[in-house]
Amino acid sequence: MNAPRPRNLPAEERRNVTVEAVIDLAGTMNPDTITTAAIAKHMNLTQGALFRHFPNKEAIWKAVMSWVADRLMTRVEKAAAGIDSPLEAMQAMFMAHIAFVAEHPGVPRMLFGELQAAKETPAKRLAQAMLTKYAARLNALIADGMARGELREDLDAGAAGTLFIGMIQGLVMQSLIAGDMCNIASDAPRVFDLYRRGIVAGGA
Amino acid sequence: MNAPRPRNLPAEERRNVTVEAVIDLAGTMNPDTITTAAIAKHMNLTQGALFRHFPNKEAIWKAVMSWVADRLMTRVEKAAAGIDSPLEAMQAMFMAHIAFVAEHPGVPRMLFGELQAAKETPAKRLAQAMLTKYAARLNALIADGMARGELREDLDAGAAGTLFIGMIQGLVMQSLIAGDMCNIASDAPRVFDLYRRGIVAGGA
DNA sequence: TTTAAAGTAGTAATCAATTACTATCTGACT
DNA sequence: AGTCAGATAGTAATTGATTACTACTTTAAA
Repeated sequence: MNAPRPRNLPAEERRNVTVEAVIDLAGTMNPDTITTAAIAKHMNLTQGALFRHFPNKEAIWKAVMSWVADRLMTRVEKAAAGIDSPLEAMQAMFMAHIAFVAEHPGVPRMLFGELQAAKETPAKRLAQAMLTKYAARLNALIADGMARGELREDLDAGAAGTLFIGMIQGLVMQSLIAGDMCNIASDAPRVFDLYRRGIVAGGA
Repeated sequence: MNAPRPRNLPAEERRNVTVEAVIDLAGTMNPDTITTAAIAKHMNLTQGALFRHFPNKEAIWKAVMSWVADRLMTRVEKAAAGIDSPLEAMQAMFMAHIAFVAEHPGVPRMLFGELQAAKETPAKRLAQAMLTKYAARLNALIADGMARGELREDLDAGAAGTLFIGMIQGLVMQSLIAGDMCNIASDAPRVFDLYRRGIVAGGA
């Protein structure tokens, strides 16, 4: 039934497994407190063996953030692709983001943690770059929506972007208080409805 | 000119100074990476001396979270007190919260950090208790606003509460990306305007 | 049999916490 | 007023545990 799971993995696959282990662990603890020993234990490896595949811990975090930026942006952009209406595209983007977070609860924690790190690490730069790209994508949609008259012409694009990110953070916060990610998927559309009312054109 | 500043402080004042030092440090680094050595250094004290006033590090965090819960709730409730309109009260609450965060950038980081801690610490319980109280206060205002017809009668109160917290988190996130807290106060009212549109009764 | 991948067993640095000791403040008694 | 005894608050050095990281040896798969 189970795969045979060889003890020795090829280097690249071992690196992938390491990244997944970190993301997994970040779902149950503060990312900054994850030790190399904990990572190794979680993937049934000795601690020292990790350093055969990564030069140092910083490189592990760099790989993790790279994975996050890649996967999250791909998912989000794929969800919005092909949707004509900017507003519908924003909703699809939002729901895809929430689904990703529900699958990987550690991701928003890692992003928040990296952003507030004191030192300028490669991982922090990756996180900043991703969020900058994300914000640009969002602003383009908002500008398009305003141009088309779908969104209010007097809409504050900057505030709309901040609140979009805030929706996600608010839902994450809520799930942290609740202690699980169960409700996040069902709460998300209800929060977006509120958001939509704040940005769409036309009263009523 | 300067106060003489006695080297030896009375125990209670020393504990207060310690709490302030931690909140200060949390503004420039990940709260979970703050060491007792860093705390002591920041307040011109030797590391061991801290343990003359606190039994252990956990007790320091408990004192810090207690300070946060006290001050934040007091500020927020005082701001909303005496305002008849629930919607106006919510705005006052929000602006007071943002002002507090601008003064103490470490506070939202500590709250977020405590909530995602793996272990059930006294500090984590204090954070959860504060947010529960906060949510209750918010829900009461929302219910009142709906009853008075100030807010939409079909408003989703839960979603409105989540988005309220999300506004704050979104602004904090934005300030983390920007690298400073400078813009948070001026961005806040613009975000609240968006929020208001999502919850008020009547179209147009 | 070859070799990439893992285990074993360390290192120095840093962590929270404790120790033995010293400095400083305070109030009671001459 | 002066002073000195007890209490309080501090320093400096050190603890064992834990951290990221490394040197050397063993194993397993092709």
